[in-house]
Amino acid sequence: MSATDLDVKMKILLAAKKLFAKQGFDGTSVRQICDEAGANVALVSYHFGGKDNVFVELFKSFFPGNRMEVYEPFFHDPIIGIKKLIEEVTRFRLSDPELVMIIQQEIFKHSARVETIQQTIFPVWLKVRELLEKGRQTGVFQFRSLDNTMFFVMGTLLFHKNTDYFLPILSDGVPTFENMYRDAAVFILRGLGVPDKAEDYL
Amino acid sequence: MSATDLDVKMKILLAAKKLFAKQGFDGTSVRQICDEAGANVALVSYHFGGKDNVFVELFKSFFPGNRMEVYEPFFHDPIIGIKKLIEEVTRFRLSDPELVMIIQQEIFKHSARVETIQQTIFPVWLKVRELLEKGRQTGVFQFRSLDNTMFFVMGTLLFHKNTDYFLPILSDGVPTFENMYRDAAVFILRGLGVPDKAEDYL
DNA sequence: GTCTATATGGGGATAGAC
DNA sequence: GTCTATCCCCATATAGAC
Repeated sequence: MSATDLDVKMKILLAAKKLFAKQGFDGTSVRQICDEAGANVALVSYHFGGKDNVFVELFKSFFPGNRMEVYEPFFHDPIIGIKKLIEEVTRFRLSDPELVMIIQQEIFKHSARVETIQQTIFPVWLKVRELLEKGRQTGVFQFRSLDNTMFFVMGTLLFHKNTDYFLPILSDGVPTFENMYRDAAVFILRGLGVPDKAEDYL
Repeated sequence: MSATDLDVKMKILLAAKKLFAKQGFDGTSVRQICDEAGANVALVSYHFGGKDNVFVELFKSFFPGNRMEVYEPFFHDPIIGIKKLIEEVTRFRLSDPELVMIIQQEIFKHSARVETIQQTIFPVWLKVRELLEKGRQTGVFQFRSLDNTMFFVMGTLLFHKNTDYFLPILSDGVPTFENMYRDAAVFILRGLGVPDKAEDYL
């Protein structure tokens, strides 16, 4: 793999990420991707073996959550653990909003292609679930349904869009990581019933 | 418009809703829709004038939030108002999960087609925003960023999927409306800093 | 209103020259 | 590795018979 090879592959990946985020996988053609990347149409097949594999490669290259072991030390305490996940998901969301858009668009679809990326993301959800359950058992979290609460937490973390489209509705400027993390942590920990002054835990 | 005309149009709409929810708009072909509906391929053009219009008609026919005036009496008090919105969005989500799936998949895309449906949904978001701001001013809600908090609330309400796909992760049975509404209201009101015993407000 | 047959375009992928 | 030209398929939409 030469240097220029890496460059072209990366250009295609970045173009695909941008367009998939805006238009969805099915709404984006290989020709569009290559136009955006300044590459020839044939190179998607040559370098990736097809459009589907570009999608898969996107997650292999840009999705960070694969090395969850790193965070294991944080996961012994439910509050510390949940905060760590909030921090990392928020960091990811702000560092690569396009990939988050793609996830939001594709995560709920039914297709063989999408299944593979769901497997990539489920570990994070399962960890949230595990920490919620542990917190409930030790009495620091208060909630009725584990299933619903897991969706509440993931929805709070993922359901965002701070761009041109929502400007007519929004009023803040571009959010900083610190503010986003703090806001999400406060909202979620409060929502989980962590007794008041959730801010103290930050 | 005869009775059988209504039937076929409705069959096509229902088939489109089902397939768009599973595969997305671009991932669904007119042929698939008509197969599912048991109708001839040409009838989409005949009755709707094209696939795009089927999408638009979907929201005209099935999206309930158009008559928001009905709920105005609830909107004078921020807590009552937010609870009403939680109730109605939850009711909508459970009564028509397919349309919610479609919204989740399309709301963040950029396209002329999608813009029209976003306009359909924004009024609800704006009402959430309005109530949050009023609640903050009167001191019943505690939060830093109005923008972020609006996304937290909408994310909590919309980000769900209780079907086959998530079964490996889920454990509860099919949720009842009462439970879903109660869980969401508790989580959100707590998250907004409504001082403890959020349950009392239900 | 419904169907068949077809027009027209765009999709992804590839053979083969460079 | 990259490009052009082309293949084949499937998409939407419609003309015209019934």
